[in-house]
Amino acid sequence: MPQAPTRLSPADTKTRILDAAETLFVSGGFESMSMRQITGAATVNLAAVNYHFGSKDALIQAVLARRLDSLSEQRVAMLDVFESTLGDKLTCEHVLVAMFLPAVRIFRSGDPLADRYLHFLGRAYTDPSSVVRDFINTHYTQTLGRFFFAFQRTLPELRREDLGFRLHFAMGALSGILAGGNTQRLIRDFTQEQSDHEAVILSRLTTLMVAALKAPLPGAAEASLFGEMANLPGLELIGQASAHAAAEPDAVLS
Amino acid sequence: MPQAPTRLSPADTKTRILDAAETLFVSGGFESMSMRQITGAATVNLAAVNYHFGSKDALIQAVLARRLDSLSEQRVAMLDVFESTLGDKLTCEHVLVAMFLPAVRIFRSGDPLADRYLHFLGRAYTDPSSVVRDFINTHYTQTLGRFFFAFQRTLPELRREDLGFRLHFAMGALSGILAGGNTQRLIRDFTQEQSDHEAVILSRLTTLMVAALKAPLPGAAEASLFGEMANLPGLELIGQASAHAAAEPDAVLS
DNA sequence: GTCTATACCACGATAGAC
DNA sequence: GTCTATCGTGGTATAGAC
Repeated sequence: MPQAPTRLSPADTKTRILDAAETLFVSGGFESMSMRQITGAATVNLAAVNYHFGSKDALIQAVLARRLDSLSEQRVAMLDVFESTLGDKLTCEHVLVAMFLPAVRIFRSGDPLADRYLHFLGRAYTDPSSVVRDFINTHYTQTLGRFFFAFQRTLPELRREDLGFRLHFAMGALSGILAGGNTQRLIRDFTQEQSDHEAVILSRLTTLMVAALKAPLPGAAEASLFGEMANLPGLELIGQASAHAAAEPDAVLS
Repeated sequence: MPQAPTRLSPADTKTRILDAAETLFVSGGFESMSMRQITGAATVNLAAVNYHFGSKDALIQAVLARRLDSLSEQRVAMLDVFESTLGDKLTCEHVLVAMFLPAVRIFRSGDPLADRYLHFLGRAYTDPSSVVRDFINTHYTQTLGRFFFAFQRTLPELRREDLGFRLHFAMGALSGILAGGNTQRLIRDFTQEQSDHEAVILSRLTTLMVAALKAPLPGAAEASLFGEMANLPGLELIGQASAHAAAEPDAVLS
């Protein structure tokens, strides 16, 4: 708790840096945001980042922790409430809601930055930088474990490996959707749909996710259907027809 | 068609650069791969990239086009075969197979680089760099449009906007899963499952995706269920309990 | 046409003055 | 706590060798 700030409401240098870094991280990812952009937007000196955080890597970790730590806590707390209140009546819908609702709730608070917050989550879970990935992996193993066992309880008919895959699916789908300014705009062009509030999106998302998690395991019928499709006459030529690029030997890869 | 190469089998300087850039792109994303890394791995001069491609941006676009153009062609070609062969008997499973099979097929060719290829697709669809995103968006609008209308045909009960969202979901889920070295390792730790061949992963993926796409629209029952969960006693305190970070005003964001 | 050497400005990081 | 100067490395541009 610092006291006697140099000016009236400069909102704390550290916080200003965090905010500016978060904005730039959302729009371009970790590697493309520069210290000079950050410190410029925050109207602080270039060296301030290194003084307050130590390095650009440490800064992004602080940015991630500020949002994700509390989110992680809320997710686990919500799961705790569901489990202790409902006992054996816990369903996989509840577990999914515990995963998604803490993010959706930001909207109900009326925060105008809510859209950006979800976008931030998507970026955090998909950024290719090893700094970001390692942080996510090391800091949220516990949370993921809690949800894994909760899903296992509500979906006992799934084998461990199928459950693992479907949880991976759920996380990947969520990340991909949140991260995707990619397809979002494109799809809107086809549907001529005006931009949904993302809270609506997340509630629709839960429906799809439940359907996927509860899907029957692919039996013999589905497997053979898949095989039949793959062997439909006419398909075998497709690979060769445009193989000019795909068939390259790719020799030099170390 | 170049002739009389300077040396016997230097595999073409241009191709060597493309291969090296692709490898580095898969492991770290666009922004973190440096020209000096690329040219070093390809054993060419630093300036060769600028000579053959013009810039780092143009290089990554060439890398993307080399793989994605033929993939896009194969996807559309496969959809054409399904539509002309099956007519009205076309199902949404077929459309999904047309989307995924061209990627899965790489495995059947026995290419040892198949795993890396799928990883590459994931990176391409999730990389935060605006260069990569813009390329994906501008070059594959047509393909996406073809699949949109095919889905619309096989799922006539869905409204345009629901279909748009679900297609967005399908793309996002696929991207997130392919890109995710994130959760993949973590999940494996819980399941103690050995690394699956990614072809198996994609066949399992189709099952989940079909379930999600065919999911019944959230009716009044589901909506109220969702509402009930959100208002369970005990939940309303969760946001406040750890609001120290989440409730910040976030004033400086431009 | 193809490749090389080298010079250029922006980047992250750090030491030291204030 | 804050700022300036500086170092090594990033992408880029170009002049000249083959």
